Amino acid sequence: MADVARVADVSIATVSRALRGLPGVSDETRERIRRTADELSYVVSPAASGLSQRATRRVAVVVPRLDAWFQSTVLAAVEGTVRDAGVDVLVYQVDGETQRRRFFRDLPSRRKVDVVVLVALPLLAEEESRLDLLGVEVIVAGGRLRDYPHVEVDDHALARAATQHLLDLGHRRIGFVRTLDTPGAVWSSDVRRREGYADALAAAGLPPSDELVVSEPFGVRAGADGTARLLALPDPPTAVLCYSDEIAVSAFSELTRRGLSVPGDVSLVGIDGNPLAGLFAITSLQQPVAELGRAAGEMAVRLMDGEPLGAERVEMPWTLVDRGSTGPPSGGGPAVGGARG
Amino acid sequence: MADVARVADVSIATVSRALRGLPGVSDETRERIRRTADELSYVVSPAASGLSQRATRRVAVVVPRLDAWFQSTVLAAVEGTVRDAGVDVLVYQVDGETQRRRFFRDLPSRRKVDVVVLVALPLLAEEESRLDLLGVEVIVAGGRLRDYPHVEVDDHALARAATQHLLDLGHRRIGFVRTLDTPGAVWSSDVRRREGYADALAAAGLPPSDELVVSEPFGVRAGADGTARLLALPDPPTAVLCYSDEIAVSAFSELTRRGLSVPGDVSLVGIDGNPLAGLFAITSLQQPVAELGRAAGEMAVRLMDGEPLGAERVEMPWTLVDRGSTGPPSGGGPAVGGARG
DNA sequence: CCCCAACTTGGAAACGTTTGCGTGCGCTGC
DNA sequence: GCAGCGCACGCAAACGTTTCCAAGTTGGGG
Repeated sequence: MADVARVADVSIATVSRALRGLPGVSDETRERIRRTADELSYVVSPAASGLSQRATRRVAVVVPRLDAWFQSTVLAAVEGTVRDAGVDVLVYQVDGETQRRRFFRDLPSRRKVDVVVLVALPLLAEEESRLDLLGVEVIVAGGRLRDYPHVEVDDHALARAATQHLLDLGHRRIGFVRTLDTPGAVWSSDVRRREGYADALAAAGLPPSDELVVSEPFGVRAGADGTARLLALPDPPTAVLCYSDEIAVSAFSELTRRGLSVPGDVSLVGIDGNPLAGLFAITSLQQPVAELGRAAGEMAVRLMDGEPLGAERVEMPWTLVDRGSTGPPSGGGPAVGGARG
Repeated sequence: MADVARVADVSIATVSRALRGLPGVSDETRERIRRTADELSYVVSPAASGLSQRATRRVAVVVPRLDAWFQSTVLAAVEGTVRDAGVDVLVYQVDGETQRRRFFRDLPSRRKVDVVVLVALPLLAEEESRLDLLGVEVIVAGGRLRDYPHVEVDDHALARAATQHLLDLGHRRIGFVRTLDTPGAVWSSDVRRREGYADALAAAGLPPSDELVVSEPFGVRAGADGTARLLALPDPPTAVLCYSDEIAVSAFSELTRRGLSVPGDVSLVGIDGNPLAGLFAITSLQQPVAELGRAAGEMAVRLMDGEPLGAERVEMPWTLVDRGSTGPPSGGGPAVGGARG
């Protein structure tokens, strides 16, 4: 910057003002400075600038896994959105005991970012409270957490609608497949989807049944293995609701591998809006994931611009996309006449 | 830091030395400083530190899309690796004309990172040369580019082996499905896999056939649409080689949707090592993607530690994993007797 | 007992910005 | 023609580290 000042024959202060579009610089001078900066291909040092302004123009996106569709899609959307505002994105992958312990011990994002965006991150109770020590703003995407501003869908209503859809078709034994993280760690979407599922069953007068809810370690086989466990039950379900579309696709592969027809033998429903589910014609409860990420990114930018968000809650719409992976239960009666709620 | 110095009753300089483990501080003093820093939950300001040391302890990972398995897997591995060295990861998604134009105009990572890792990023010729202006070290993952140090598999040999596998089974019409990016933009893996495919065919005495190589826009439907185009040919292929496992899975969905059997009617081979291919029993040429990302991360750390890498080239091994999605051509003869090379 | 080496510590100048404050200038309005 | 005002610009003090250099202390060897 000193170079630019010298060449343009002005003071450093003027260069700073000119390049940042602040008032107090004549158009002529500003233009000249712009040109010289360009010729010298000068860019401000974010370190020095940040030191002065005590702001980083950076956000952290914290996810348990990057190789999960929901998280990478949200990350992509956040990145694209904040990039427009000249904000950079730092990623933190916090998976498993070791990494999460380290993350919450060191709080590595302290002093490095202005805003932290938490995406689908299951948390222990004590970890939740440590978030306050981060010393930065927190935004939650795809869930809710304490009083932090968030953007999500109504996971409870969504899961309930999915379950109801199956109930309406006449299903009475409906399985639920989810993945599990560190024992004890909790993420709101997971809890609320399970509750929505359970509430729909209860409203239909069906007793809760633990054996119908299976949890598998995260991975591409989660849906397949979970489905296998459900099918091994003495009285296996006639329909399966999956926590995510990825799980549903995996479940689908297991069903067809066994020669079972979907929805002839087993009905299948996924959640998320993952286009992969479309490939295999799996009925899915869709949430606008990219828009959700974009909204989170916009909130982050507003926060960095000094706008207080308070406990802003954004709720996105969801829709049931029927692709034909659901039908009446195989051995059961016709679709009509199912006990409705 | 001034606070810590005051409380611990030492100078700022000593605090700096103590916390960074530099020699010249007595054990007793160091321990006292460590404790006070801890009590005050003090962390150094990366901005100030970076300003002084003219290093950022950050790497940028540049990818065309975050929601592609290969890229997110590499990103995850890089992140995990450099995190251990206290290095942060900045992501840049550079997809489409607009974003890439902006990226190469502003070179937003200048002064923000010490190392840039390019992952599967198709580049125009003039963009390649602009990379020098970044002013930071460049590492290439999953491909090669100019003289930059890189880590990759031998894409040519891999694709050739895949094609040879199909030739050995007796196939003579073998399609290739890939995705395309900005016209004119080139990524080495794409080029080299196509060459490996073409060379295997040529070595088997088969004439090149443009119609057998189809390009689709990136997306979950790429494989399905590409396969549909291949099947619509007057003389459709009996086997399809896909640039990635994601494409192969998509192709698989299209084949089964049409009631075609794999490998009964059409043989299918993917590339990458995406576990999703395993779900659908798709034969795949696997590369150790996570290890590849880890290696790239380690190279980045070494670079930041001042170790010159030169034009270091790391080549990872690949393997053919036969999951049964390949077999002799439907109307064709037995598997044996195929012209070998 | 003195000198010197080794070690611990502190002072202060960078690093490259931003920004409050002050100065000089030309212009307007009377 | 003059007081006063606004504008364009420069000076210099932060911001929070790192690091070179010097100073002080301690202990050991001659």
